[in-house]
Amino acid sequence: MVSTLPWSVMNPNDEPRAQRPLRDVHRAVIEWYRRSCRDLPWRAPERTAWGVLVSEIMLQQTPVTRVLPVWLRWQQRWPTPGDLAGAPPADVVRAWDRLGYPRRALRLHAAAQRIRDEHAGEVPGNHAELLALPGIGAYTAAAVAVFAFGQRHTVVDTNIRRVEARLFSGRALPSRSLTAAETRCAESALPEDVAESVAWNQAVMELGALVCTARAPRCEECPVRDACAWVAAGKPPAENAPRGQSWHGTDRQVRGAIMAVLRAAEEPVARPLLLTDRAGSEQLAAGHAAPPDVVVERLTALWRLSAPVEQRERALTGLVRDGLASLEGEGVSLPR
DNA sequence: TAAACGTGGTA
DNA sequence: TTACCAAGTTT
Repeated sequence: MVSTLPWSVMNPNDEPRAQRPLRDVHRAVIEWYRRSCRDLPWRAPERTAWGVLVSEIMLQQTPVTRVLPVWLRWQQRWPTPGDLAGAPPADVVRAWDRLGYPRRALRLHAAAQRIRDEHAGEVPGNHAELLALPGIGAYTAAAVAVFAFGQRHTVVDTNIRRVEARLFSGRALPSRSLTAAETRCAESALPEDVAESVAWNQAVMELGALVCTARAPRCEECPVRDACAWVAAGKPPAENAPRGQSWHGTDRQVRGAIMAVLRAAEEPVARPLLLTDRAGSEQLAAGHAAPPDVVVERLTALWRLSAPVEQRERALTGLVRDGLASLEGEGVSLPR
């Protein structure tokens, strides 16, 4: 299995072999991290495993800057899994605010209840037990086991995938989905020493977030630019064009607009208001109490989408199915 | 395997 | 202004 070819042109099934020994790459990236890492509260010495878990769920597909204020409020309000487990789902979804993917809030709530009921209120440190919790997949289970419990696991997130695609494989971007070869490559790049493996996971992720970025990587600042296969190959462009995330006119957009209305409303919102346009709502308004201004503002945003009635029906049905909305007679609210 | 799932900043 | 992108998971 030993090849004499430089790893940059090796079969991806083979182990990575930098022009610089792997140990030097480890050292350079970890040193860079100690120098350049961001000061984030879920990395502070006083952090709890619960705080790490909450941060990892919030950070799924969501930028750090948007998570920060919500995480701080969350820790203040629900400092332990038991605290969150006892909260009404409606409060949880409201506190999630506009982080996006609100089903994550519901899954985190469900995870907190499982931790309370099945793990004596303590976040499990076992990878398999973490993986069994709702909303926790391969990445998050590994991340919590590593960052909260200091264990040796291979963490593979979008940042690490991109860094390793460039550094080890010479490609501008990783493929759309995680491949087995990629996982093997990441495993073989992980330092054997436990403490060093933790530092490596954290450091490579941070390198991808701050330097080895998707759009315009700052290679001048990279601690391993001399070992980078992509740089050595002349930074060839990405082979696979990114698949755009559709948004305008989608059910997702309508779901988001409906959720915004429900989050803003303390009282159940009349179902017809969610299913009609502005003209229709003005007819309905006669003889009814006017909704608060915040709700009107969100309703206006919903109406502006001009989504067909059947699409609103579909979106609302989906929200109810997912447990994000409850029907109360003619009213709709966040789940009790 | 692929589609669905929110939201808002940035180029 | 449009389109990409962000510490993924579930079905």
